[in-house]
Amino acid sequence: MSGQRVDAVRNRRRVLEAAFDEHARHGAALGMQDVARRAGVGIGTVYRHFPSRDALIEAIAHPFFERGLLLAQSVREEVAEEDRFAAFARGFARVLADHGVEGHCTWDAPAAEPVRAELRTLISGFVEAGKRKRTLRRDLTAEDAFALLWTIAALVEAADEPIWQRHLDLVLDSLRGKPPRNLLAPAIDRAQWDRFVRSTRGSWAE
Amino acid sequence: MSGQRVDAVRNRRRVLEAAFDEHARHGAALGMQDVARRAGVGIGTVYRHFPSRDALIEAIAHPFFERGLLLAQSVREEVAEEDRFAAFARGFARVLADHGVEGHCTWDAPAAEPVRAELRTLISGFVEAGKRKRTLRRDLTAEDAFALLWTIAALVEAADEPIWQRHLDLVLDSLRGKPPRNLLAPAIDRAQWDRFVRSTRGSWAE
Amino acid sequence: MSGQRVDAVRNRRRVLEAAFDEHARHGAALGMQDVARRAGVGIGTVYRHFPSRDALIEAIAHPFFERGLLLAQSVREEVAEEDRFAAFARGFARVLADHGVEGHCTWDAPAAEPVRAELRTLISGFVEAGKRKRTLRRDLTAEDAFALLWTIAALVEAADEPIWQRHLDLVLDSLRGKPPRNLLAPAIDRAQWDRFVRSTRGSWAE
Amino acid sequence: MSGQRVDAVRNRRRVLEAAFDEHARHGAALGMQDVARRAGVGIGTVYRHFPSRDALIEAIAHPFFERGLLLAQSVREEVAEEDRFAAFARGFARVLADHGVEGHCTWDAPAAEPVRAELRTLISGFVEAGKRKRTLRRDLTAEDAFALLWTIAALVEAADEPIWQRHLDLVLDSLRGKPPRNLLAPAIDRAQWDRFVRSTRGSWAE
DNA sequence: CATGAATGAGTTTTCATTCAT
DNA sequence: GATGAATGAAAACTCATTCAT
Repeated sequence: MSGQRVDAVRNRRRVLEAAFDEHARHGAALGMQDVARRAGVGIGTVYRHFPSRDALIEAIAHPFFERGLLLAQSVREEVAEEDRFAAFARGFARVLADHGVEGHCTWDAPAAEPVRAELRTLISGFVEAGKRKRTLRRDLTAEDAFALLWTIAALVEAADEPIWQRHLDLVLDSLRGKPPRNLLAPAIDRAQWDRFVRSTRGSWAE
Repeated sequence: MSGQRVDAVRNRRRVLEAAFDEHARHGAALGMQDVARRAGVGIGTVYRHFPSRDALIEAIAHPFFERGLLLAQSVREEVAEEDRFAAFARGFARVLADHGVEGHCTWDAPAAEPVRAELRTLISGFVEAGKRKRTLRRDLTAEDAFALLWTIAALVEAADEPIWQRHLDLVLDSLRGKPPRNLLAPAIDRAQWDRFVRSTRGSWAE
Repeated sequence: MSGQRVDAVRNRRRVLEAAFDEHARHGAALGMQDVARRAGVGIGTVYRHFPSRDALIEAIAHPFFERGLLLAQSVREEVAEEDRFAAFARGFARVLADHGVEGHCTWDAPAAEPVRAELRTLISGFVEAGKRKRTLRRDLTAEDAFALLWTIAALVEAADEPIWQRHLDLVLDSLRGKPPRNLLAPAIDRAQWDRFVRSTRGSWAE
Repeated sequence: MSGQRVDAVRNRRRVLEAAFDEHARHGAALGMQDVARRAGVGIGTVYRHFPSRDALIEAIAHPFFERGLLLAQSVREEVAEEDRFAAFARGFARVLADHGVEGHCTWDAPAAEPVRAELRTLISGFVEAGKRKRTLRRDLTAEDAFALLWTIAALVEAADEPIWQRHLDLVLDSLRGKPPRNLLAPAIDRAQWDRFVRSTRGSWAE
């Protein structure tokens, strides 16, 4: 009986990992059959653990929020007030990239409400701290920061790391409301950008 | 003979409008049957005017590029060098918003290559001019500008006008690389932002 | 009024010719739209002259019978009794090949009953004459001859001329019921045959 | 686990049988929906067992080749050299008739290449043996034999047994290149032939 | 619990036929 | 009479979901 439990738990994890991979590859259009195959289980097993496609996708999104929250907490613990927002933004992009998940789609998963509320509080704190320390423009609001994170998420999902790193550098530096500093990330050249544009084509011409 | 043409033209417009709406609602995954139903015509009529799903989507995307190009040209004619990039970015957002189209999806329609090439040249010119006139950070590259426009497009598609207007104001002002000026667009309040997050839910939980 | 008649008659012929070509190319699966396009008329015009697809195909088959009958009559007039059957069989194959028509399909067009009856009588006569003159086996019946013509039709439709010419030579010579004479048509080599088999593939794997 | 297999196997057979019937009735133009309906299963089940229309048709054709090969092999083992070709031709017609399949359509199924190659070798052997033993005209080539079998296949598909039996008798006897022997199969009478012609009508006027 | 066969509504696309102009 | 736009019933195929074993 508890032996079976062990199997069930292991299967659940397998399915979730497989769903994760498939989601990274095919986005929200992932196929249940494909998930089952990749997990090495029957499709019935997928449905036992996640009663519908949507439930599965929500489950995929969940750890993303956890890591986001963890990130925010560790930023609060370990980063000086003046750098918290930038640190979080960079870490957030990294989480998104590592997840390979359609971030701004899962960002709003219904089940994530509590986590999201806490995240919001933390991020608001980062913004306030930055403004106090004059490392963020004084007129920046928490909502401005959210919108910014949202656009960054969209870019991270779609583009390769050099592109979003550069964008992040540029935008974060600009938001200081002071004369530019040297940007660390190298500029994107024309070929890189073209490759990106071409790569997005698949999304609808498939 | 030309009498029926009138009907055909009207039907074509109906189909295109319906496709437009469906595209706004369901993105590139729009259904041909749905388009036909919304247009109030048989599915055969949809196929008469647009021989395939891709052709229809391309037709949706096309006017967007035309307007984008027109915009860029008129910006070059009528706006002072120092303000061209900002003017274009604002106009671009407006075009996107008016279209109600998944801009960063159709941005790369195969048929749009020539238009896109010309747009690129024009925008590059705006960036150079802005840098020369010191209304854009000196380290800003054309590719930085493209990435920025890309993220703006993503936001415009998804969010209501107050949100993207504010974001635009903030980012464009910040990119000057100088101390902040007063932003014209009002800050977004918490309720507005929450409404936005909630609204995006549909995109995948549908 | 009679001016229009002229137009109508010309259109009818055009449609029929187009239908003919299309039938040669695509067999009984010809498309009405294609016929109209090839004829250079609207599809409505096709339907004015032939009220349905089947009616059109029947109309295609008709001249085939006429030519078949003409052939049989001229064979009776101009060929010595002992050679009539062979002459007809060869001419029949030629008509079929020239028509490029699915002969054993149109062979039985409902409208062709009277023509077919007359043909039957003529062919029966050829068989009788051949047997009398000892150029056909004595036990050959009219029905045997029909069956033979049927199989020849099937081969002519499907295979290239060298193949059916050879087959015709071989079978007609054999039917004499006497020791073989030299066959005029060259033997088919392996490559030719393979090409034929490969070509038939399209019929169902299309 | 293996319990369901029983059902699956039964369903597979049902589908195959239904496909068989439909193929006999409508040829290679059989409809998947019709097959499903006749089999009493959902269309998904048809696709589970045969992933495409072509796969299904190939599955129909396959046993035909197996039986053809088996036949050729047993002919080689058990029939005297002088009679092998005739024996094979008769057996081949029987296989075709039993299958009720469009033989000269499936004859060239892509998957059957190896089987076909072996068949070709065997049949060539029969022809050579027949010529050596003077039971086949000396000028008969393997390709002649193939063409002959092809025409026989066409007739067997279309006509009733008495008709093709008689045709077979007649042609095989004639191919000996010697004076006729008594044919075993009875001659076809006019009524039988007319019935055949009428029956073929459906093929295109359907 | 796990399995995977079965289901059938839904997708895109084609094409014979009708009918308003 | 001629036109060709409109129609919608198929067709082949997919895939989320159910359920018997």
